[in-house]
Amino acid sequence: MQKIISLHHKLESMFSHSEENYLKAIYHLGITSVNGVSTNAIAKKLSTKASSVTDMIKKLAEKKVLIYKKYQGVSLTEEGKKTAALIVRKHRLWEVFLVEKLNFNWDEVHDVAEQLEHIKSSKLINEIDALLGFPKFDPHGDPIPDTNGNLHLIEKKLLSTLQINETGICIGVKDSSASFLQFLDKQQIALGQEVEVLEKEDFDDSMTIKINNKKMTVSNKIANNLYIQK
Amino acid sequence: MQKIISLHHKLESMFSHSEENYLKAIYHLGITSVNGVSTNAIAKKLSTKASSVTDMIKKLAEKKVLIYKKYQGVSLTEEGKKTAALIVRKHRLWEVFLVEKLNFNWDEVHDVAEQLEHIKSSKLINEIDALLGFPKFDPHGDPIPDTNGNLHLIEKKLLSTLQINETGICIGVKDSSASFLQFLDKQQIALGQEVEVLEKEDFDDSMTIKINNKKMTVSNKIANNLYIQK
DNA sequence: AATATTTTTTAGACAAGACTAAAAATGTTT
DNA sequence: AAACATTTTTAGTCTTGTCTAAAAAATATT
Ligand SMILES: [Mn+2]
Ligand SMILES: [Mn+2]
Ligand SMILES: [Mn+2]
Ligand SMILES: [Mn+2]
Repeated sequence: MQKIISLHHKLESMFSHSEENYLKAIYHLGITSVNGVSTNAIAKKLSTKASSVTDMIKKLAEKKVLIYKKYQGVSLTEEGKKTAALIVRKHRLWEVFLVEKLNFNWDEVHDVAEQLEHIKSSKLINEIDALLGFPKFDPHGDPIPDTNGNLHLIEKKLLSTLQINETGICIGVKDSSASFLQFLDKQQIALGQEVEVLEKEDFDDSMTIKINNKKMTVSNKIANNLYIQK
Repeated sequence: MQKIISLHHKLESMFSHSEENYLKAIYHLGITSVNGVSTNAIAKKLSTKASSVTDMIKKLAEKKVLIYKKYQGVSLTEEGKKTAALIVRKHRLWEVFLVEKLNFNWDEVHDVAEQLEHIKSSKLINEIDALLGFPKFDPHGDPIPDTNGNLHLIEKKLLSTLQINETGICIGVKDSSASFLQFLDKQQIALGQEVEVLEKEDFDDSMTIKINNKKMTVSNKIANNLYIQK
């Protein structure tokens, strides 16, 4: 009986709200870097202090979700990666739900999803998934991990890396801050639209593109935050 | 600027998860009792200790959501009542959502709703409300407070109080534990069905009723947990 | 009215998660 | 290699929410 109870509790993830936020942050930071994730990087991402991070990663290391050697940064174990991916799955599915079913704009969903991602119920998230027709991408073009935490990355490059005359489809944003998304709305740029590079300016790295059948010039900062599929 | 920020924070309720649970418990307990709600009653409802309750109600009294005099129990202020009612509103709307949109059975919704009721976003809950067509009752027949926290109580009595030959509609459950709800499912008793009292047994207060066009005998414990509208 | 019982509050402790300040380790220049 | 700068860890403190044990107040019983 003892065994069964502890097993049951293991199924629905036994991590606190705060622990989940750390796992998710380390997961996101770990995708890009090949080495361990540094204490400072985690602190910055979570807007907390490095000393708080040290405390927490010690605790998470004891729980076997990450590997920690003093002064060496951390990396998630397989269990840690899966746990984090399932939180990301929930975050992104909730974002789709908010946009598709509840009339949220794509710049309004993140903060609410930050809360909803911590709700513990596998039936809940799987039913949301089904209600939405098992979407593969969230409103910002980010891929949604499956029930096992696996996620198939798609080939994509930043608009800023395209050459003159290259074309592609706008499939995601790198920066999904409300201000950037609102800027895109104002310019009537949306995911799914075709893009063609017409000119590139060496001086400030701005580009002239054709998108949504309109010609426009975008700064390097913009081009650096739009993902294009070739 | 300072003013605006603090005003904004006031809009989306500045209570912790734990404070919200206390407010809701006191709200539920306060509906029945005309006097203040006792420390022990709160402790029992929240499965915590009386000393913890004393600590928390002092804090909530300072926040002006309840009135507390030592040894006299507590009662919610108007602000406290509204705050609590809006949490109850969220709980019940989420329950409807889970049943109507996500294929949850009425015995599966409570624990998930206990989590979802703490999500802070007025747009979220109002959109859920709209998606559901502004329901007035949750899956257990409990009324859903409106956006101002007002709730119109409906005339209802327990099945156990009906006399022989009286009829009515089954509109709610008093005990909404999973085991009771599962029992009702097994007996094919559901809300909305017509009930007629055929016999009452003095010895054990059991009743024979006609419900869903079937004759059946129910114990007093059952009859004491089913609400009937005349 | 005195005594016993129950309820409530106080006092002191603890765990989680955060912070500051200072020490230690690592990395970078000279 | 030594000095300087940065990163990370440690030590100690704080807040929130909980607990146990003991004291105080309110109720109930004799
Ligand atoms: Mn997001
Ligand atoms: Mn997203
Ligand atoms: Mn419920
Ligand atoms: Mn209910």
